Amino acid sequence: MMNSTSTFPTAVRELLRTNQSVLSYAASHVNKLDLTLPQYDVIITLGGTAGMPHKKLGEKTLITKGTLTGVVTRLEDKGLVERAASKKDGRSQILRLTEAGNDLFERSFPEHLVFINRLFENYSTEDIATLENALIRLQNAVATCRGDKTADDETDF
Amino acid sequence: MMNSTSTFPTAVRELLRTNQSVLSYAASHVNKLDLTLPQYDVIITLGGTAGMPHKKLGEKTLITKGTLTGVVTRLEDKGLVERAASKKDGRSQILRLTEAGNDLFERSFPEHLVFINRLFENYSTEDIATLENALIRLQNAVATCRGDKTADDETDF
DNA sequence: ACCATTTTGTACTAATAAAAACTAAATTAT
DNA sequence: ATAATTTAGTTTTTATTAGTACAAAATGGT
Repeated sequence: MMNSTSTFPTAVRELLRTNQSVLSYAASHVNKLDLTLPQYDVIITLGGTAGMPHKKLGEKTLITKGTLTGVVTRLEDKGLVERAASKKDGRSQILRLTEAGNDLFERSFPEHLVFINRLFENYSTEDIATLENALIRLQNAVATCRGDKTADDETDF
Repeated sequence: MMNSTSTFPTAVRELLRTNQSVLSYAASHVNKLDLTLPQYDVIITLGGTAGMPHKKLGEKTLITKGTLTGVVTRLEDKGLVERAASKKDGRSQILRLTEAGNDLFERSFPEHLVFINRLFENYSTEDIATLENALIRLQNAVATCRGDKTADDETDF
């Protein structure tokens, strides 16, 4: 029988709720670095790489290109990221960490990983697999319902 | 062994990705009504009720009070929601659907439910339980790591 | 009744977010 | 080569988001 107070199906509501919980947990740590979550996401995505263009960074961080411009500009203002014109493509800018950005990354990232992984302290390998599989299955269901071609689109990650 | 390209743990990244997928799927339907997702969330939460104050609406929709003021104002401008002073509490405003809001709700909601539930077409009851349990477990993990008192805070839903 | 505290909703700020319009550069077709 | 199309990034607009500060009303203790 349908729960009369549920608007969206329960599973969807729980998805939103879980997402909010986890993000706010992660943000509580990142905000101590005077960064927002999307900003830190950019830092750790660029960390350990030789840099990459906006497009690729957007794909990895799930940030739309329009939003990404602003996030990167703010990080540039903070002296953590720099833009360099691509030699291969005149339209493209290669983004990479400055020295200060790299320092921040190396100093904070291990601790950040520990902080996040604390969530999964009581998870067995199987438990994590169960969670990931449940999530991926729902993503596939969305793709199917949207009529996307297939799930195996190979964006070069 | 750790996947060197993963910044956040995979499970967290998949959570974000799934959340975005599902929200954008739901939005694709709602936007046809010239409403945003949070706006429609308010509509269907008020639908079928005699109205409720901001506080309760915020708890149900997971929208923070500051944001909710703006969302409700925009719905008021569209003539779908109205505010009425509470008789019990001088600080409180009771929010409820106007006649136009109720028409919209009754006309669109059944179809919306079908649209969302299409995601779970191939799910057994157990599959859904697995998904919900995995999500709730992660929420509890967040609560534990944040040092919240217990998980059984009884907000009267 | 009085005072301190809490609660409800609004106002304001900075940062996202998605979508559309736009510029410049690259690619393709002819 | 030239025109048409596509692609990368920026800009603009509207809305959401979290957080803080605030005013008015309610609550609790004395």
